[in-house]
Amino acid sequence: MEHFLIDHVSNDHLLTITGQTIIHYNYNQQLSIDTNHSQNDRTIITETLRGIKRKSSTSSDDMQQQHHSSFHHLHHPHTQQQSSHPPPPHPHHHQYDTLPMQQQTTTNVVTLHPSATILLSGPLAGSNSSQQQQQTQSNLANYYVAQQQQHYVTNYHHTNGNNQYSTTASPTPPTQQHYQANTDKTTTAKDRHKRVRCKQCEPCCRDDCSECVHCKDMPKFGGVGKMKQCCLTKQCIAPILPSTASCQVCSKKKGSRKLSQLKPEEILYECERCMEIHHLPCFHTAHPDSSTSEGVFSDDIPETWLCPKCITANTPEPPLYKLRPIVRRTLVTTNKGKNGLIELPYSDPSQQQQQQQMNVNHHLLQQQQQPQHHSLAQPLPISHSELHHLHHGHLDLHHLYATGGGNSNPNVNLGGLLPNHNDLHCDLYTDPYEAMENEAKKRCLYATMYAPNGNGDSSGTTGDPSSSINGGSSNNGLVGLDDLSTSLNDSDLYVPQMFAV
DNA sequence: ACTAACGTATAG
DNA sequence: CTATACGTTAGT
Repeated sequence: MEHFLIDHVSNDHLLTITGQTIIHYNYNQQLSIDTNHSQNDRTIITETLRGIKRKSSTSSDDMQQQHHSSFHHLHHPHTQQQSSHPPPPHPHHHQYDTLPMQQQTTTNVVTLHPSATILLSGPLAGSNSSQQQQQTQSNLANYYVAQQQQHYVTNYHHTNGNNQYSTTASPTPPTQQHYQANTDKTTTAKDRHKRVRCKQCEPCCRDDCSECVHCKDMPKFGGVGKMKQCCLTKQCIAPILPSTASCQVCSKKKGSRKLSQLKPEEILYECERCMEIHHLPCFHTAHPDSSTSEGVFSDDIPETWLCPKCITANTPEPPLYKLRPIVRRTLVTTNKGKNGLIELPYSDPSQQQQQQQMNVNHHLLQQQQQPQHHSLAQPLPISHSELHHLHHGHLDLHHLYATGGGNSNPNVNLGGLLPNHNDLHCDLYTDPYEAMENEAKKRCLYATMYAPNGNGDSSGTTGDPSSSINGGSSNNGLVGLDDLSTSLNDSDLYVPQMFAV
């Protein structure tokens, strides 16, 4: 079947079909859409929207096994060396339980297109909720969570105005007030310049398409240069801290060295919540109390974590757009009147089926699939690594397409603005995902040295063997996000907001 | 000094 | 709500 038609309404009571193209559902809950296209063939879209992981690895573990986390969670690093307990081969592949959130329900809108593209608008800023979606069926390659904010609250984190990256160390743990209090309008863009393009990811390595609105605005393409934005096809998926970023404890700047050239203790981490930037040693020096909790590292976004302070304080999630302005801009600039919904290219389900099988135990295979150098014009299936990023809400223009374009490939277009990139090559490009994964591993290894509470167990949950796929995280000092609950009180519910970007 | 482009303001 | 504009910053 050429197109994946949603012609069956889920019996999920949380899911309400409002007409053929709109679904309202509570994203906090698990969403299941059963669609039968063709005859009895049943293609099931099971979208597990992760809520807060609580205790109890449930029996659904195997089902969740192939899912991914964008975070590492550090856990009881009493074994600083992991030699005796080798880390899991893919520590960021964690399993999750879908947990009903404690908050009030939130309604999202899912737009189902006849072309099998599923559009999701995620929770809005300040919804105080998180979501993580999981894909258990190949069809989900065709969906994407778009998160959109209506309002932008400036100055999410206080800065001292002198050093845009040296935030004033706040003696008090971040709280809701902490964030609201920092939303004064006195500071401007300069206070939020914290990310620059990595220049290594695949989009970064592309050439300007010369056809998108941003390119057309560029003087080199005959434009007047008013917009001053990068090419829509080149949106970085792994923005990094600029060289001028500095640790707010020691004030030392990151410098111009590449991340790979930095020693672990030299790597700066920006907290997703409080936006503070620290070296790990500096953090633990400055926040010995908070150190009783572990940080959670992003596997996907370089130099990003959730600091123990924010975890301990159960700091409310800041709006996503706060964290990744690039994403916000991307959402805005790429959604042609679609209310922030982003369309993914359609992939033939049968093809995906094949691909899915190829991807069984796929992570290893992923390295053979060489997702790089793929063409925009190539239809799905998208690679596993790409799924990984979609899964975590990365705004990869590779997968962002506006409707109605005149692109030669009906499945792939960005309002017809994206050129064919078949001929694009990037010698510099190495699989950023793999690289980031490796980085994440290193970070975790390193961070365990700093996470206090060696055998600690302040969480009182270490006892949980967490027998899960993480491979005995209790032994290697690392814990998957699914194990996060084991180190948090129920009141410390936490779910990392997906990074878009 | 120059280009690129981030983050935000604001016009439409 | 979206698209555009632009001050400002980052990198060269």
